[in-house]
Amino acid sequence: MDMTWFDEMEGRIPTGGARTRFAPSPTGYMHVGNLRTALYTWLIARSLGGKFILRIEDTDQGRLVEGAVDIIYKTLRDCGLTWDEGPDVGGPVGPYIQTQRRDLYGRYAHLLVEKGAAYYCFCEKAESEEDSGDFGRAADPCRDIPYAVAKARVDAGEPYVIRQKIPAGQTTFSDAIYGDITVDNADLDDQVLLKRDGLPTYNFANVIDDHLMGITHVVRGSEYLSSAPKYDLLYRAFGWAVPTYVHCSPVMRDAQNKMSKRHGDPSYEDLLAMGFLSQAVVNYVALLGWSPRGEYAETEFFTLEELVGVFDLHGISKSPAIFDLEKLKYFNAHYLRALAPQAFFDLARPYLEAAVHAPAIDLALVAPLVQPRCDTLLDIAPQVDFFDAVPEYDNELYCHKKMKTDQANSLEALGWVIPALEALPEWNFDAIHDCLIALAEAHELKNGRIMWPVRTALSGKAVTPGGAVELCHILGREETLKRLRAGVEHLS
RNA sequence: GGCCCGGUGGUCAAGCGGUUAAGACUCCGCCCUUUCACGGCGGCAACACGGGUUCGAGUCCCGUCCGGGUCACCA
Repeated sequence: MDMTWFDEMEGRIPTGGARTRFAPSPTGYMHVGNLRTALYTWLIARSLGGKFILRIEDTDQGRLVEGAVDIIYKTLRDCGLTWDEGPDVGGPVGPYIQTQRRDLYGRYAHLLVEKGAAYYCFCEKAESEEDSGDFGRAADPCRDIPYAVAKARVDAGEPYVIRQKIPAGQTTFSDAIYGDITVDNADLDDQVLLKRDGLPTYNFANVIDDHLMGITHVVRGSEYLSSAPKYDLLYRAFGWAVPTYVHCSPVMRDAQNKMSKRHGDPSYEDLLAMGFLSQAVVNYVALLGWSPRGEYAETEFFTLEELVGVFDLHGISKSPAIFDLEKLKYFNAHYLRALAPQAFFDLARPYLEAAVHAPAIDLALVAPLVQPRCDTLLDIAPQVDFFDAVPEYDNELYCHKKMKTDQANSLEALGWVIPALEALPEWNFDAIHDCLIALAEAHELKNGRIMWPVRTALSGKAVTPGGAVELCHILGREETLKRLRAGVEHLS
């Protein structure tokens, strides 16, 4: 075999700093678990001053989904997970799409056969589940076909797959999270490396690509923990340096099931549609399975940049974590509140416009009222529905024990308020506020005795964003007086 | 079933042989207050179980139980 290609490939491998890769399969949406893996992978690279590479693993042609790669780009960009090399930006070790690297895998697979660490297998592809055609545990008869004989059959055009030849003995590999793990090689099977169609299996393509791309930290889900020893054997058979493995436990929907689209669990895109902010999702997800050590052990709010500074892969947890929407809401509420008023207004505007149609309402005045009262952007609409029209309500609403209000004294209070507000020279927050407070003082009453009936008549709701003064101000004098009079009517 | 991994409040989690076993979410109470929310204060609530090792064990060892992963020409 002409080996100049090998030297050429090996010669291109980057050396130096840390290099990590996120290698999703383009299936159409981003799982929360995937996003977390991407985040940790990115964080390892950035915290070490290294490179983050994006590679698309599309060897399963049957599962390709149109537009899926764009969703990956968008999600990563949204979250701030910038990549240094990838299909769109290129890089020194491309191409970054597996199907475009097809012949590479074949060459390495054949090389492995020559090295005696793999063999050609001519067994029929099994049709049924039971007869998988997979002998495993070194029982495949093809394993012992002399190389020259097998090679002749291959050259003659006979269909084949290439299988890894697991040696006898034990294999110990090391994982940054789980430590050293030793397995008996008898428990490992001669997995297929190159499929009948010439494409590599995931396990093989991964090893080849990670090596050729100079990946130093292989970050992936813990479901690959059991195939890690086979990876190790592959690296060793090629004589390559073994990367640092970082296996991450899964994100669960409950104690026994992973989060999954199939169970109706939200993907990243779904969370955005549910009114969550990507910074909140990133912050929450970062802490779902990882925690900072030392002086930051009690800190929970981190920007991406701050995470880069404190991230340490040793803080990654071994056990699975259950995704808790309530806690995500807490983070989201925090980020929503932390927004500058204008920034919040920009975000909230579409939701406000969809809920409030009365042209006289200044949404810029409504926004700051709902800002501290939202867990998600979807919480806006139900709070502001009364601006368009007062809903049906019961006079019981006027009765509030703590405010010491009942229907009779509410009617009385509204009777005082209406002329006072009619006479107000200026219609602004302070003027309205002082006017109503003065009214309470004049009658030697608690503020609530005046405020509660007013707010009730204006909104018809027990709970509103903002109190009586805010509502008067936003509704405007005309609408305020109209609703107040309607309240009097309602109570009479 | 074999092999591998895991197991601290309902949830996320500190803890690395000696702590009154942190903190956060949720829930409850109180304060603030023109409702609610925000904010502040306080409270409920945990080392799966059994054996060792040790002066001393959530922390180390063994077993049990429970949970997960994996055993594809999917990734």
